[in-house]
Amino acid sequence: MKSEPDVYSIDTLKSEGTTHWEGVRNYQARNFMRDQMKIGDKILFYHSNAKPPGIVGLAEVCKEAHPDFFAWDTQSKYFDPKASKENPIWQMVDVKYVSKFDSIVSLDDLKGYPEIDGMLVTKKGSRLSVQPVSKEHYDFIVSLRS
DNA sequence: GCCAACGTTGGC
DNA sequence: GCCAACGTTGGC
Repeated sequence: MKSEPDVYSIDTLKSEGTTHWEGVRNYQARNFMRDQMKIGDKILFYHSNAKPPGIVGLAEVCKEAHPDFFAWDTQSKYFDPKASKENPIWQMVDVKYVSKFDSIVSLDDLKGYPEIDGMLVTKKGSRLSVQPVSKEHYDFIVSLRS
């Protein structure tokens, strides 16, 4: 899962413990949260628009997809006039802090490992803010920092 | 259903 | 700040 650290960083999650993952406004990313993410599933926490961008720690799903109520909050930056309580359109999962890496696994690093060749986040134009990660790729990245 | 215009993401 | 790579919108 990608987050801009200026908006929501791994440190914020560490201090808060859990959070709603609101604001996903892309159908593919929503479907992935809704259809795939189960309680206990591990998450690679990625800082986008960061210097450098990369994976900074781990989280896990602590609540499965439920309506993203920020979508019908007119005061929210994630407000969507098409959404309502009756027709939420958007969903979010809740995530729980697991750990912060001692050092970032930067995007540049990621591109250099043949073990994770083809991982979505390393591909050009891969803009999805929620992306599936294979167990093999996940395990490899965790092994780099433990 | 096509596609041009526009908006967003996110690395660089 | 630039711009490639999408995704969305809306006229036709």
